[in-house]
Amino acid sequence: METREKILQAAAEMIAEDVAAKLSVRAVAARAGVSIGSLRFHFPTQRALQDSLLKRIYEHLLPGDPIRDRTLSPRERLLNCLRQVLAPLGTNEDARTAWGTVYRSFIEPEPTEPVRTAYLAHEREAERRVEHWLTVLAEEGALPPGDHTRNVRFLLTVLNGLSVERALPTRESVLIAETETLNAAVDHVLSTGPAPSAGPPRP
Amino acid sequence: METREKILQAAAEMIAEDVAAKLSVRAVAARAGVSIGSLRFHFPTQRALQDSLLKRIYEHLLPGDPIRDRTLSPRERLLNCLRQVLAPLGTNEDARTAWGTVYRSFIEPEPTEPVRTAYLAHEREAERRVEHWLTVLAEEGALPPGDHTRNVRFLLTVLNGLSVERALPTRESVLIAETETLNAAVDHVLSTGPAPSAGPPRP
DNA sequence: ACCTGAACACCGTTCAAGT
DNA sequence: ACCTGAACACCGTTCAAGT
Repeated sequence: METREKILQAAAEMIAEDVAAKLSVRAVAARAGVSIGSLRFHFPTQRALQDSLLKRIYEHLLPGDPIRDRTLSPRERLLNCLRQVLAPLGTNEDARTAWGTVYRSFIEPEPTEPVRTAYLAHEREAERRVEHWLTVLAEEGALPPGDHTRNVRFLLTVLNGLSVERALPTRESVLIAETETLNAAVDHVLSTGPAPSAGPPRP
Repeated sequence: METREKILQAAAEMIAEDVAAKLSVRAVAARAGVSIGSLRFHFPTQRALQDSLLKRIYEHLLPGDPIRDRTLSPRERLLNCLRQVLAPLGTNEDARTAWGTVYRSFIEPEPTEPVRTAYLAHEREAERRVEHWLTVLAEEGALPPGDHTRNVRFLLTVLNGLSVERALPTRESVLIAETETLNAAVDHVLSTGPAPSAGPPRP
């Protein structure tokens, strides 16, 4: 097996065994049976290794990319992409168990370093996905080019809010409220460009 | 000045100078002119130091009941109101236990009728609060009068997203990301109608 | 081109010892 | 009670040297 593959394989195993596994250079290199330097040759930074791994995992469990479907308007496409994030959550029953996993993995335990980095890896991958959508739409001129991080964070927060609301007890029509909120979020993103980030408030 | 105070002051300065400053034990201790051990005595972990700092910053920028304070622009007032919802959640530790309660009360158990009505009571109270703010602002002409339920739902979803993100493991810059997202949400709500009031430019 | 591992400059935390 | 700083066990990255 190729060295690069051995490394990714070893890292994947470690994550499979424990979501919060540390994935340090030395640990992964040892498990893969390669040297530190060799790992660095294939993955110039630890970040690069983690990104490659996460990308592979996510590619595996959700293909298809409605963002480039030119038969739909940009706002419809972005809407569909956001829906595609919420869809696998299912409705109440499934959403409840899904949030159970999230709660026990990342909220209940103390946010120790391994827990934290495990969660941040997921978060980064989610950001990467949303960023991809916005970049594609920006290429088409549907929204101004530049730094989208502000809008990415905004959309992810809305998605977090909607997904937790799926798990909470609902009134009759979640679907309508959800659609309206998604519409509002998409409207906002498509009607505003990237903006310079605000400076920190001073204590 | 007290040692604890010197440390917080030094950390605050470093963040003010550079949002992405590292805040390592040695860097903060050196800047504060205290020893590593002393810093550790007052802040048992680096995490504890960062949380104390964040808490202080939030306390500083939270005034009293803000919706009718005519000295501020409508958008600043709405922003402050939303912050006032998030503030009592506290950072990670408190937010985690708070979400623990929510999870065990309303997500983990089957959504039987008593569970459901108990949750909906909370939800209705939250809606009532947000609706009040929007009504006051509508009276001033800052946004069109009429039915605000769409905007209320939108804002509550954003608040849900932000509050769950407080309970999840965080990056360093929660405060900035949160502020930007709140800004985006408020922008959206206030731009859904005419009557743009001339307030000071936003940061 | 690929691989090695020692070395470097960091990190957060611990702890015996001081006042 | 508060403070000190050396020591410990890590970390990611670099790099001269090998094949």
